[in-house]
Amino acid sequence: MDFPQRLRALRREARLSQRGLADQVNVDFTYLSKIENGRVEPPSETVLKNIAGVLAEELGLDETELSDELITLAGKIPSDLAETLARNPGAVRFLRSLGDDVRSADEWQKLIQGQETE
Amino acid sequence: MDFPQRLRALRREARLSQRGLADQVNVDFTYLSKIENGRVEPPSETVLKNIAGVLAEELGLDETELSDELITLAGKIPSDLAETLARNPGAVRFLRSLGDDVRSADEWQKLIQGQETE
DNA sequence: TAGGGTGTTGACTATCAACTCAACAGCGGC
DNA sequence: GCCGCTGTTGAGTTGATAGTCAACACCCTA
Repeated sequence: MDFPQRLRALRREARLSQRGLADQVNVDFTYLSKIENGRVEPPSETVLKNIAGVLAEELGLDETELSDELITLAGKIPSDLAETLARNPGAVRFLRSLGDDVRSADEWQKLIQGQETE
Repeated sequence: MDFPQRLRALRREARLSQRGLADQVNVDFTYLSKIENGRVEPPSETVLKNIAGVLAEELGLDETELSDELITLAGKIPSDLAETLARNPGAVRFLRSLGDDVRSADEWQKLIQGQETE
């Protein structure tokens, strides 16, 4: 599922019109339309976070998780994570050591566990 | 050491004038001057990579490492890593699980090792 | 058949990042 | 004292990003 599709699906699930959502997010509703139709790039992180905020509330989801999902779907990196990375040169080396194969959720989960028990 | 200082230090170590480096990197030398004086933001990743290429060659350093160092010092994320992240939702969760404390090189090294033995 | 609510589109705009260009100033020889 | 090399600065350019605004079309229903 790409970003436009996912956004539209979530918005409909929340039973919001484009105008309804756009108003709460402080953008023009025609902009949402273009986004959902892939006519323009996904919006800025600010707008993405606002959207995640409204939709998470409306759907009873975790805001951070939804925000992360939308932001990465949009092909961006949450800016707070980006900062963490920039301040952790080791993290960059670590990520490089992984190669660019896509890992399964399970594999990542293991890494997280390994991390936590330390 | 911040980005402007580091760049100037490296350039001098390589015994290059601003014009000398700028020429090889295809930017105007006055731009380098502004960068080294912090008058403007660090340059684009493209330019950063070119700079790293020239300086690594000149100084006998590993190009990828120098590139990563400069890019992160510049407060950015190497775009290939960014893509890897965007394609690995799990990686984002993993990074979040780390919190934003800065880890030592050692700790990261352990993680890398743990990873490799799997 | 009119009117509110829905979504789509094209044209336009404002802001910003990433630079270039012209000008000038200091310093070391020779 | 001027020439060649160094670096600094202010003003301007260019292309991309992130939107807005006006107009229109499709329902549904009263």
